[in-house]
Amino acid sequence: MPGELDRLDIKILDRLQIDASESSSEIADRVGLSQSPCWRRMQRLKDEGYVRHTVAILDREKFGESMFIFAQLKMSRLSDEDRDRFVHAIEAIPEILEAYTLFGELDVMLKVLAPNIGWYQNFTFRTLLRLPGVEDVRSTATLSELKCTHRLPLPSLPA
Amino acid sequence: MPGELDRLDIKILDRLQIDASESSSEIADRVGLSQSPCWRRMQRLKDEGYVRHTVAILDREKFGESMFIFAQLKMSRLSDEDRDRFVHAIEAIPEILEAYTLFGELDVMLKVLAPNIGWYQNFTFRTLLRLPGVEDVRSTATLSELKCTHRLPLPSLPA
DNA sequence: TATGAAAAGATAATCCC
DNA sequence: GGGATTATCTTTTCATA
Repeated sequence: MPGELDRLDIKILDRLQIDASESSSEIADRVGLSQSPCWRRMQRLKDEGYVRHTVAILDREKFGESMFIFAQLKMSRLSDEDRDRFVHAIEAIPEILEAYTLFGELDVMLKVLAPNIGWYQNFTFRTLLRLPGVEDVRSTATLSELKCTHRLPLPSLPA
Repeated sequence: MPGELDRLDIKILDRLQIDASESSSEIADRVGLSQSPCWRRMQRLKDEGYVRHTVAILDREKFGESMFIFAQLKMSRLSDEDRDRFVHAIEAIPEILEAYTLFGELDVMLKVLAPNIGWYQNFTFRTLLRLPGVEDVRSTATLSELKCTHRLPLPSLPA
């Protein structure tokens, strides 16, 4: 609901998703406000949930080799209870960074961070295929990262 | 290279990727240090590039309906120059949040944030298929998000 | 070399206009 | 929303082990 946001709010949010370590006065300068109203807006935007959290993005290459692998899962029909078990299991596996339900033939897409292909092979057989309801796994391994941002395209409000 | 990191560094990095808005004294408490050595470690970890940046993660549901779509591209053989043009084009499109080169039959995986399917259909024909070298696009639309984190699994160092 | 205490500086948070 | 003030946190310095 961007109906409650004006252009200054949008600018502030965009600054925050580019660099959340800037001070409220720096952001105030950039968006054309003075420190206290800018700080009040930042506070309100956090309180109202526009900002989910503030995190450090680490350089994964610093921790040795690793690769993202996209895994598409074919699922059997699940009871609500099994579906919950499945979601909780995914939550508990730190190498699964993202999970989405899908349109179409396959049912779930996972983004997995694997140290190497050997690790992933074990992971497929010993973890993924043992999750509740998982019938089949189709995997796509990545070679290199061309782009990776967390900056959402924000609405550019009219006058 | 985690060889230069001890367990305290790892704990600090993990706290930062969970919540980078905590003060150095809060983090110091959590990892069992006093404020200034903890601050110095945080500083060093940033200087040495373990922290790429600090960002606010926004709640995309607050900005109206949107969906992630994974697009797999089949590319023609590209000259180095065309490859650069392709990468720069991707950089400049804000709705493309991530891009990876792939093993296997298809060549590139994109993660696209689309307001709706209609927008994505236009985007496919008017943008993706006109990028340098793109011959074919195979798309997988997501229905809902089961998990989304940016927390990397960090090595748990032995004694 | 690393730590902790403490001072100096910057920023966040509140008040009043 | 802006300006000024106070509270809090960051950053530097210094003494210590």
